[in-house]
Amino acid sequence: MHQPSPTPLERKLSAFAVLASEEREILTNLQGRSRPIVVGRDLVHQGQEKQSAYILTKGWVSSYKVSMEGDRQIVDFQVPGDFLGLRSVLLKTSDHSIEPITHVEVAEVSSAELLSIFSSHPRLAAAVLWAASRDEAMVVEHLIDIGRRNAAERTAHFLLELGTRLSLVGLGDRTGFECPLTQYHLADALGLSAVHVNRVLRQLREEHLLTFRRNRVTFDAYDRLVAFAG
Amino acid sequence: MHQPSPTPLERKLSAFAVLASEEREILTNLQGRSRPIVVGRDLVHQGQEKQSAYILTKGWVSSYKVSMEGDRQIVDFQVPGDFLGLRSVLLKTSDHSIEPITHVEVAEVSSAELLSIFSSHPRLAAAVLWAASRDEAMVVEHLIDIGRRNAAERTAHFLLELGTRLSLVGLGDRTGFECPLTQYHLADALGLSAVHVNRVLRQLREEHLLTFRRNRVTFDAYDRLVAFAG
DNA sequence: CGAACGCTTGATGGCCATCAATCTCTGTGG
DNA sequence: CCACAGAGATTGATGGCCATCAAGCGTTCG
Repeated sequence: MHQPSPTPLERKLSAFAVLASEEREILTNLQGRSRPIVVGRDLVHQGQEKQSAYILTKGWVSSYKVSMEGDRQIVDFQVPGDFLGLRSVLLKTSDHSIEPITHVEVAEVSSAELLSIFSSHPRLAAAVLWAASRDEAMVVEHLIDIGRRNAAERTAHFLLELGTRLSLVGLGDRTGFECPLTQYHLADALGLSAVHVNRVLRQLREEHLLTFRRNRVTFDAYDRLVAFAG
Repeated sequence: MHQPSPTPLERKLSAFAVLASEEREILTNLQGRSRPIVVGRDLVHQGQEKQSAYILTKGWVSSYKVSMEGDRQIVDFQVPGDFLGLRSVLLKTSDHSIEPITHVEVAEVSSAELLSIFSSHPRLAAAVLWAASRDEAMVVEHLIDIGRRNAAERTAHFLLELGTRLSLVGLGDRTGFECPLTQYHLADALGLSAVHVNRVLRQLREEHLLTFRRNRVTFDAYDRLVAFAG
């Protein structure tokens, strides 16, 4: 029995259902064809219809929309183990752009392939859809962040949620996580200016709640931080 | 051939796919058992798991979450033809509360029933899921409203989207729609204070863009309004 | 070494929250 | 029929949060 270390996707789905070894094997095969992506080129453009979904195996990307005035709202970040364009494939609608943040590797899954697996392995389908639904629920949390929290709470809450997500795939814990985002990314996600994000991060750092620095988010006091963010 | 006037749900799904008469009949039967709901009582509470979904046949409800500090963020409004708790049924997660805004009538659809119809009539399933996905996409638009538009644009854009949705089910057009919302509802949806919503509505009225008054939203100049909202 | 990018900090001002008061409208009961 | 209560709408005054403009610093990379 060789038991290679689980991929992020396998770790994530394991949180929803115990997977049979055959199911794990299917997942491993899907991700075997992982290939690098040219940084800076959009995978999926606004409104475009795609025949494939992608499993993100390495790196981070952002999903965003651009308004007329040119400013950008980041709807969500995707991290290893997340699907890209799953809804586009299943429902033939794609409504936002995707841009790599780091060097990225993805495994392409054709629409036909995905549907075939879904019908032959319904338990796997349920786990995938459950995970996808959980990610969509995070968009709702994000909405509440922006609508009803001030800048500091919003920032703290957002980074905590991100940490929770990364923990699910083994890329973070209660002490923090590696984070390739710039303060500009955070600003575009939180609906703030980059200048103000900087001030808020300083405040959080001076209150020993969290430290956002050079590719790393450190939770200086996890419990107090949770209390602060709500 | 009797051809009763189509229900909101039938009108909405017809926008996505041509339905066979057998499929229309299934929809009609589902909604036949419509019953009134006691106003003021929540249908689904935060975190609760339900075994049923509901089709909203009459009236409006809101989906919202309440923060620690007690203020409320309305995530979305549901109007006739919309499903309530569809995701809860399919995925066993329910993440927000639902509250009636007007007198409401719903048809209950059990989880088993829904799944049975989905497997026997895949085209119908596709139409339902497509419509549901479209509604989820509106949450993303809503996120951008709150994150990147000022109060006036935000309000205008939101009411325009609502008008578009209602037109789909025959309850509105380019001149406007009947609207039971109070300014407090709008404030909770837009992440603004009720006082400021009032000022913004006055501004929009004085610029002859739209009029929000006593149960009716009137688009005074649809094209200019679209240009204004983006 | 220069340019680009990201981070940091100060000064100014505007958008919108908050507090407060008044007004209208509706429904209710004496 | 009128008094009253309550919800919703409206308007003014004040202030705070955060955007914007501007300048300077550190690091990376061609």
